[in-house]
Amino acid sequence: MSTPNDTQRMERIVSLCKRRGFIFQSSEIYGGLNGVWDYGPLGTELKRNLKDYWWRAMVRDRDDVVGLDGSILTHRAVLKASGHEDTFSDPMVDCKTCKARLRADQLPEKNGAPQCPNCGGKELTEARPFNLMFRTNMGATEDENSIAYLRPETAQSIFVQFKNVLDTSRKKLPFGIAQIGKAFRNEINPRNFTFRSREFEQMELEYFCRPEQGMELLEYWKEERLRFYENIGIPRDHLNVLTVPDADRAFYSKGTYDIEYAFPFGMQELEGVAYRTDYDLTQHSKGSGKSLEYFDDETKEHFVPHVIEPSAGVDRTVLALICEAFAEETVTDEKGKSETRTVLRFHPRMAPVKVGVFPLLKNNPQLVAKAREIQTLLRPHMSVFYDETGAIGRRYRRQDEVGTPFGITVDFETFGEKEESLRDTVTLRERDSMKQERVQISDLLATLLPRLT
RNA sequence: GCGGGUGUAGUUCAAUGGUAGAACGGCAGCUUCCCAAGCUGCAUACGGGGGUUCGAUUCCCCUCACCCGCUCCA
Repeated sequence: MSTPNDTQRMERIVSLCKRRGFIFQSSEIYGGLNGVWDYGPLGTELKRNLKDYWWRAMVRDRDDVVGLDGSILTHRAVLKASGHEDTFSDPMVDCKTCKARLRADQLPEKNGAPQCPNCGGKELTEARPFNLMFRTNMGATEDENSIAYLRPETAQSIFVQFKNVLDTSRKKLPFGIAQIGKAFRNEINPRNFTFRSREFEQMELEYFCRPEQGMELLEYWKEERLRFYENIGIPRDHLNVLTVPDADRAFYSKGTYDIEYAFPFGMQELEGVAYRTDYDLTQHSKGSGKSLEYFDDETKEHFVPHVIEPSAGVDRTVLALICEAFAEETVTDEKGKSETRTVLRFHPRMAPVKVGVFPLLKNNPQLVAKAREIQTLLRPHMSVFYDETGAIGRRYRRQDEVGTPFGITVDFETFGEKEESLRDTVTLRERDSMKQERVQISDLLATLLPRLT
């Protein structure tokens, strides 16, 4: 549950996101579009850093995982076979008495009239189909035969392309196929900023294995994924691993963990790690009439592989990164004046900008030229932001608010004006401690790079 | 989808049935300026539509969006 303080904290985070260009409401100048969001310049960098790191950790650094980038437009038969079309086409009614939303096809009847199982009320709204999938039509005609869907999850194209990947990648079990991409669900009630959106991005791995390896690999991936979150700056004690009880689990799943994060609006799921058995491949095998079996050369067995699915929400994790990083602290200066410093304490690996470069004064050509030189030096290796506007303290604070871990300032010492020993050095200022050190320009790269990973 | 709340510069707020002020932020300039300093100047807002009215940001209706609670969540 949210307390008023949590609500206020969330409000401040939302307004910071807008003020500094992380996240905007979609189509804002037209009044907004419900449950849809756009990422601004810094949000885009943050999101990209997250996806890049996931891809590196899950695909490039491993021998046993390959990538896929499937289409968003999806063949109707795929979602028929997966069960999505039927599950999401239920006609729903609302009880006018107790406001419950109910499946129209499962209402108990009394004297031939349907009634609400909760309160016995007989005043029900008209049944409306409630399909959480976005449907569209392909080609010139709009009829039953032209129906296609925007995918409700990225996973299905991995299952559908399983055989092609197997045939072309020369992988043996156990191995995985990973994908990052957009998915769409027409949520009844988008809520909590970007947390539940109608258009969102997923990072999914389908890790295929022999049936007897399933439970062990489920545990392995749960731990692996927890480690990932720690590596991007979300500490273990802000996460909760929910063991999804049998009753809440899909019938085909032999075990599911939800990895949850303590958002200001409550403990909410970032990722599900599910052991889905052979359900998906079997369904598509039945649906398509094509065998999706694996042949094990050593044991000479044919079988449908089982699958472990760690499925993470990109936007949810971005939001968790922002919530985790957000801090308002009271700073007192030498004169005893206190003020609030807003700072995003991003893990340097995730920070949208790694270093700010500042000339102490912008009206001194020498300072400006040297600062530009340093920007050019660092730019091939990290995202650098150059700023010469306003007092130096203001520029530091601006970067604090967007989570830039380091600031570099060129001052008159850099030219050895007061002390010859300081020639060709600059101030390196660290975001969290606000501590400053004097660093040789030639040592900057070697000093910074290890501190960014 | 139901119930409640909120919509005024980028942000946080103010005022008003006679078309809006501030603070902070932004931009430009001055200042040898290391933690949102100071001074000068500039720009920027009544979510959208309709109605009542001589006149609506203000009153009414509709709508859109966001927030809270319920509901939903493969």
